[in-house]
Amino acid sequence: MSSNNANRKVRRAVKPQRSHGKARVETILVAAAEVIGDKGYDRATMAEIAERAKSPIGSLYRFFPNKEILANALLDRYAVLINAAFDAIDHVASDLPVETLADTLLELMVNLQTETKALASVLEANAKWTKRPKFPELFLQRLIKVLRHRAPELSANDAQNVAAVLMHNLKTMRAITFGKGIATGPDVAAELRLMNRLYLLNRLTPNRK
Amino acid sequence: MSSNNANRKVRRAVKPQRSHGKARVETILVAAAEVIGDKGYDRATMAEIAERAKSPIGSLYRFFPNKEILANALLDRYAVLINAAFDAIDHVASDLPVETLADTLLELMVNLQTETKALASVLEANAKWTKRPKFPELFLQRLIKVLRHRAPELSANDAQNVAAVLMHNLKTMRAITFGKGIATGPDVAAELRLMNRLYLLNRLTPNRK
Amino acid sequence: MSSNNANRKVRRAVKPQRSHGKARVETILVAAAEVIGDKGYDRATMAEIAERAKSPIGSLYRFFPNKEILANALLDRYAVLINAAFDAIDHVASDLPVETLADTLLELMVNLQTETKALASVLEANAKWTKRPKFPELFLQRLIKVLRHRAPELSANDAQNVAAVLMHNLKTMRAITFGKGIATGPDVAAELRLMNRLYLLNRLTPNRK
Amino acid sequence: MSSNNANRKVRRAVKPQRSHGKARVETILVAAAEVIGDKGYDRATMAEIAERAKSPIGSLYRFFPNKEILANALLDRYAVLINAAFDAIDHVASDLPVETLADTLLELMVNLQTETKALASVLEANAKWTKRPKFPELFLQRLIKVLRHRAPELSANDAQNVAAVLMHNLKTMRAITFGKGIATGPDVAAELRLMNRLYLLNRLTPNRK
DNA sequence: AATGAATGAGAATTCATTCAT
DNA sequence: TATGAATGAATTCTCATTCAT
Repeated sequence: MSSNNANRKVRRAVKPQRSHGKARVETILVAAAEVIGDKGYDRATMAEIAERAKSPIGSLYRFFPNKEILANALLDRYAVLINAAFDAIDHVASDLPVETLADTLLELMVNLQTETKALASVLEANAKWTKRPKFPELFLQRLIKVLRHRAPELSANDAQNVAAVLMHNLKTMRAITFGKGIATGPDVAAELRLMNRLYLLNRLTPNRK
Repeated sequence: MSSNNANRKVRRAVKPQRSHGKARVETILVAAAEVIGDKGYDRATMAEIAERAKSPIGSLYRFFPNKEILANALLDRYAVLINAAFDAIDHVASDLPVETLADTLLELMVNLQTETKALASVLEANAKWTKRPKFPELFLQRLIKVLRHRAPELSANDAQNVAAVLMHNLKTMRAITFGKGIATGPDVAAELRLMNRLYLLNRLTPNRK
Repeated sequence: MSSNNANRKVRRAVKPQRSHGKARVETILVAAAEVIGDKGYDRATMAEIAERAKSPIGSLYRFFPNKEILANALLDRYAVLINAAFDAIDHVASDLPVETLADTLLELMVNLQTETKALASVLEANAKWTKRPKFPELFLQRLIKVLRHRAPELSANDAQNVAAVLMHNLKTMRAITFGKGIATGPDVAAELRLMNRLYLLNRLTPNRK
Repeated sequence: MSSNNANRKVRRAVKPQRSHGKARVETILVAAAEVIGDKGYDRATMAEIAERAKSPIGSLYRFFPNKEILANALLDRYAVLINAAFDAIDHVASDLPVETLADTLLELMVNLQTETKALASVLEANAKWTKRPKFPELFLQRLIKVLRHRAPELSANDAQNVAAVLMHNLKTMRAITFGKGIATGPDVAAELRLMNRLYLLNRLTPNRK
């Protein structure tokens, strides 16, 4: 809302030395996720986040020098979870039937969402000003990796494009599962699952089509 | 001056009397679409919208008594275009092959976007406070209508769910076509088109499955 | 940012923690009394009050979250003084000749005015929107108490009505003493004192009438 | 609320030439009295006054070039009524018993109020910035005239001071009769009447005291 | 002359960020 | 070092007044 994005030293989230600090940072991130998830990035105030975290606002600023850095920390935290989830999938990807793989990938974001529920909204809010979209990049790379693992015959280009569509499907899945409005709910999720399966079957199965 | 939330007339966007005014309103709407599309609803300021429209702030408020009403006007304007687009499709829907219908629907939002460029982003911004999600509802209803027209054997429930997935595909198509980040571009759009075709073929063709 | 009238905490004047803050609040209150007393509630701007108090506008809002709360704080502050003044009178009321009591009461508001100069004007300004007229009520109750103390034979009803007239006399006394226009000045005050004495003598002395 | 009181040509309310215009002006004044009486001078908007008068805002400004002039016109209109009321009293003043005269004067403002109910609030609102307090002056002069008529032995000075107190009593009467808050109502009015009688009896009856 | 749309200075209020303690 | 009070730029919205039609 204010300004001063320019001529400011490059700053990052401070990594706390003491274990006490780590817990504090974790609490703040959880609080931030909740408040931002609830109100959206712009309407979430640093004061409310601090209050929800039962942390003095001064401490909050100690660890996260400004709101943007806090939001980015949220993303980083999310990235860790994503990597872990993909790591788990990587191990079994080649043994899974395509349909199962399709379903598994689709559920991935939902499962993450369950853990870090409100995080997602940060993404959209941030998308408007974040300079480096490293987060979607990571996501895409991990999807490409899974695809090439499962279907080595897929060209690099195809893998990239299929992964992109997949990524959008995951986003859609999240919206369908956690969204409040119209076009949500379990029945719609089932439809999406069907579409996703049809698509991956077509693209990952050599002799079809 | 102060509060007086009670006993205040219901406020709507004013329809300009003078012919000059109509152009002015149009200019404001375009400016609002651009600024909101660019910065998002919360970060878009009425002052910037006014400036972009080369309109004094007072005039802006004359036509749109507050920011929310302005955003709703944007939505209404978009709704008109959507209805027109669907009307055009309705006429030819039953004669089209499923694949063509699938592609046509998918392009719909892209075509709209071309005309009312940044409008779409208002939707998400608004989602946070809009009481009645009449806009997505409209979209969904029109999709259902097309589907039932083309595949009368589809149950009401199925039509609703398929339409929901379709709607998400349209959104995705918009993101892919106009998005700036990763996972965008013509190749990805082609993939999405493929998926969308596979899905509709499966759901709208009676004896397959 | 926008509305959110619901689910918002009840807002009150903040009590400053730091010792410096207490002086600041006092300064603001004095400045507010002066500016509001001078210009009236509506024409007094928060910016001018802040400036007069040599306080940044943000600080003003820190202590008094909005204009209405500031005005109420002014009233509360005044109420404390009034109570103290009446307490002092209560102790001697029964021993005073009626004429002296009459004069003493009449001077009360003038004395208060001397200390909290422009406070009074807030009352009228506030009359327009204050929900609970607790302040005049307090005044009236204290007057009733004095009257019944001094003349126990007065019925509750009579005491209430006499007190009401007395209260108006006090207001008049203030206007005469501090007013700028016509019908003010010491000679007029002397006349008012006479009238007030005549009236109380008539109402509080048992066997006259 | 805005400014520009300085360096502006001296302007007055335009006197309409046509009879149609006179009716229009009257309507506007009535509307202004109602709206200002209802909301207070500052919160009353020119637009609402125009609307209530069913007069285009442009017309309103034609007759009353700004808000202050409109308010002054309201006062002038009131003055005419006051003069008429005093004229009526002047004719009978010398024949009336003091008590009756006292009551008659006290009712005067109430009677006026009945006709131009909301006018009163303009006085206070205007008192803050009106340069020439000609209105209270008129009132006072007419009261002095009545007093000297009825009690020629009263010194000029005494007449002035008694009239001043009387004037305040009239104001009080108005507040008691039309006020909404505490210390109002018919019983309080009866008490005020008593006080007023006692006072005038004392001051206007030669051999008492 | 009459009208009411257009204007923009000014008012209240918020909140990210700083810094005295 | 930790805290939370203090700050002021930025934002939304109003309304007296003007002036094109």
